[in-house]
Amino acid sequence: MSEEEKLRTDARANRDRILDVAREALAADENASMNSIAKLAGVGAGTLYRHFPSREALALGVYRKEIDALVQLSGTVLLDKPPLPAFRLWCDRLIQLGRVKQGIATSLHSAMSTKDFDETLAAMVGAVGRLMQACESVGDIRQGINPADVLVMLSSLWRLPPTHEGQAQTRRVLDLIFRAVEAKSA
Amino acid sequence: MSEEEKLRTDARANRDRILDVAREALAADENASMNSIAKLAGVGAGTLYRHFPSREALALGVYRKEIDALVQLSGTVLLDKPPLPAFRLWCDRLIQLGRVKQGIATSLHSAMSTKDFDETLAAMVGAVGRLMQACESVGDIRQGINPADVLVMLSSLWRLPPTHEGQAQTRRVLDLIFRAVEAKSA
DNA sequence: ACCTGAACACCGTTCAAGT
DNA sequence: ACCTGAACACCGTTCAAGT
Repeated sequence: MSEEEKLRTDARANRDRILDVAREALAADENASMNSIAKLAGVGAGTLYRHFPSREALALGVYRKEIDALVQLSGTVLLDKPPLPAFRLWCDRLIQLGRVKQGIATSLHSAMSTKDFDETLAAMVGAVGRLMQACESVGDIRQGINPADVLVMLSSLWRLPPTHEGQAQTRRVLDLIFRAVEAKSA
Repeated sequence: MSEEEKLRTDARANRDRILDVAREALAADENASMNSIAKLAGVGAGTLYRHFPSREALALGVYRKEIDALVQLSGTVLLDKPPLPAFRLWCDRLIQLGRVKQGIATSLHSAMSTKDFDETLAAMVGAVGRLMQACESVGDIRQGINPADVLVMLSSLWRLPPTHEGQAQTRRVLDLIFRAVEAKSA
């Protein structure tokens, strides 16, 4: 918050507008060019790069709110449902988000493979960890499983096509993943 | 074989040279440009595109031999080892190949998401299926698991970095995957 | 302090002209 | 039948010049 307040009002407006058009542009075409996004936002290319020094930074900026919401959800689902169904529901939402915004997949993956280990990813791992902890406490999943490992397996799912078969496969693989972590065999 | 024989001798020589330099170039830099590969091969850009109409086609051409070898291996490992260790060894090899040649990952994924369902991928799924069948027949893994589903989970692994932690994570996730398919819990 | 937009060095891909 | 390589329409990124 303090960082964002420091921006001059015109800079702030530009930043917001860039984020708005980038959200649309990237949804329509996952690899819309940086130049085209700058043009759509009505700013010079340099301004785009000032705010978001790379394509990945831009994608992260765009989806930060969605990611934050997902992290929040990891707490609230636990109020409504037993841990395991809550975890499963959260995974469905994650996959849904990842599928729609393919950009996240790449960002998560490359963030995961660099050691700066972006705070966004850390929050995500934290969310998975919280859900797993809840499941562990009622004995639904085994102890000592690394949340980041589960996230890696989940990340393979949002590359599947949104076709009928793709969705069916997503469910099957998700079942397999849950079988890997569950305490008892079905 | 019949397809390859039809090529004029100079065309054939060009094709082979392109494949050779592309193998090196892509190993050194996974997104070496098409133009640079053509230049390295000493051919015009048009020639490169005649033989391999897309980057993906080129990657597939380069790694076809490795993939074929891996498919073959799915038969031979079963002669040396019990099914489950054979399967596990084969998975290690697959991950190793995928890690080194990141291009394959993309190819597999996008091939998987189009319905032309490339024969290379089909062969790969067939190899996984053969190994799983052998494991099923001795009761080591459950019946009715889709080999393509297992391949999807495996594909998440070759994006992990080749660092120490990356390799450790690979082992952990692979353990989880095997737990998902195994007949009995450890 | 921030923005613009021309400019640089590329990129994938095509296609007339050659042999 | 196959090849060449200039050309096209882009691309990401930078940086002088502006306000």
